[in-house]
Amino acid sequence: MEISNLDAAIAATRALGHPARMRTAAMLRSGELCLCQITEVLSLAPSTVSLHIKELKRAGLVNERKDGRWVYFSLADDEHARRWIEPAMAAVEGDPQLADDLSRIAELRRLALVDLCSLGYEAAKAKLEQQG
Amino acid sequence: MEISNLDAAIAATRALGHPARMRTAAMLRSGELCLCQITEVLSLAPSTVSLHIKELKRAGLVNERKDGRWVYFSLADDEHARRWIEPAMAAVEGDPQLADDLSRIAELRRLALVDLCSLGYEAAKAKLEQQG
DNA sequence: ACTACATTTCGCAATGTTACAAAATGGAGA
DNA sequence: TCTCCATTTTGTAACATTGCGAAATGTAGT
Repeated sequence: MEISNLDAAIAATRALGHPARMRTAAMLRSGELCLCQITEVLSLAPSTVSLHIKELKRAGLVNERKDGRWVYFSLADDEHARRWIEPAMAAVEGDPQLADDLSRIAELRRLALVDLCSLGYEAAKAKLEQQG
Repeated sequence: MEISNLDAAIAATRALGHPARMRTAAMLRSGELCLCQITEVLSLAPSTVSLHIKELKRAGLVNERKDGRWVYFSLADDEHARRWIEPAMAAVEGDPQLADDLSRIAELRRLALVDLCSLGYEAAKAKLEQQG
């Protein structure tokens, strides 16, 4: 089953053509993330975010790395992926929504995944501050 | 009513994320075209093609130039449009479907618009050959 | 084996997209 | 003014996407 250049290009543009997925791609530029981190920033149900990421993977823009219970997603780095991700990221450079997302991600990275995923952001943050 | 970088990027990627619209953009690289020429190549209803082009215009990727009864469409050439069209065209370089479209467009350009639009390709071609 | 839990898949409702035909729009020429 | 006709808009049906909650999957630790 061959995938033509046209089909691959359509898949990539469609994948980026949704705010949740464009924002996800932008977040992943800062490094790999697991589902619950992305879910927290997007404020969507985990099942919904999982489907969005599936679409990004299907388009060849995102890779996954499984580590026990967690799955870490990262931007693909081959020619096809770079061809689409670079102009997209250049185009959204400086967008306030994405800047917010990135600073949110920076906060989230300071929290233990096991707390963030199961307790949610507020509780995980409280726990971190309590423990020093 | 401001349009953010994110919204503009989503509009552009969504616009290119459909075969009819990606093919239209590729055809327009060879120069401006009117609706009936694009319709002939895509084999879709004129009303459908009109909507696809409207989407490309809305995304800022295509301009129009009215000349009497006809409307000529062309690729936009500003920073926003080039940012999306160039990688897209590089990505689909060499795709057989698009190569077919381009050679079809080259044929169509030899026909009088008034014949192609009202009579269709076969009849317009017959008329051209008859007249020399 | 059992429990806990991050992620995925499934079922379903709401919404958006895509296609066509038919009617409306508007410019060109009689 | 009247007709012709390229294009656009409208109405509508089929289909795809997006979202959620609930159930399923699979791994870690007890």
